[in-house]
Amino acid sequence: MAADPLSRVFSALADPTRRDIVARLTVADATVNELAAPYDVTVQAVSKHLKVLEDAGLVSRSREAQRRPVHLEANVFDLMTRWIERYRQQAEERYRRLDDVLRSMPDDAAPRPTRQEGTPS
Amino acid sequence: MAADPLSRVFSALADPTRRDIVARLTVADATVNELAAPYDVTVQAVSKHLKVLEDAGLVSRSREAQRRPVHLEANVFDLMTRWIERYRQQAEERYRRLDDVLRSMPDDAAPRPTRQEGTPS
DNA sequence: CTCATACTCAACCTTTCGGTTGAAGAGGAC
DNA sequence: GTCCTCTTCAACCGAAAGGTTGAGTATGAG
Repeated sequence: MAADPLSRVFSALADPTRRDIVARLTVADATVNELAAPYDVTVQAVSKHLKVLEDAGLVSRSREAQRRPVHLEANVFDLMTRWIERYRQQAEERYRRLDDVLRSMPDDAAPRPTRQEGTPS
Repeated sequence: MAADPLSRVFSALADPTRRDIVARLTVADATVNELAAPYDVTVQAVSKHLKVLEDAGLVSRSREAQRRPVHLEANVFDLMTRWIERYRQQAEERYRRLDDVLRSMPDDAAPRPTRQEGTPS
């Protein structure tokens, strides 16, 4: 487990069961047994899933008698959101620029750009 | 490769090299060779990464002589953004509710809620 | 103390992942 | 045609993922 934080978050959410667990935790905290109930895998498997979510910082676990209530840490979503938004905006910006270029081009100019069309220094 | 779309997107982005490729593609389209240059892995490995990104719908490839320009499909980000935002908002909503409950509680009331504290019908 | 409950650890198995090398396909260049 | 370039396909390899069973730990209930 030496991956960077962003990789951990993304790969934690790459599993449908784990995403479902996250979804259910937005409603309320829950114990491992409660979380495991709906799935047809063993409790141990779910316990492993929770460890993955915990290592990614998406979830925290406290102690309460024998139970280990699992709690969603929604703030980690920010990391992803920031990453996604950054590139989405850049991509949109790029389309806008490309659009301008195309618009300001004489109709017969060869439209064969594939490399770099950024502001040329 | 039978995973659902969301899983494919998340696991495609769970790899740092692939995220870097996506980042570079926001600047401009690029060929496989160009994309492979900065990394110290073989071109074949990068070709595989591109296949993963393509299967996730994050990238498309056209044909242009022997070259296969790779193009970022930014709209797929929306799928993720929607998923994340949904749960983040629900989570925040939940904290707000919990806050209200705590605030409206007499100081000596036992603060031991772990299960369900939603509006009781 | 004994027993039951909630959970985790350890060992194992099978499949997937990320990488390699080597060969093959697809198109210009000559 | 022959060659050279860009890219993918195929077979293989080691490591990690996701699952299992079985034993061990922690805590409350009797």
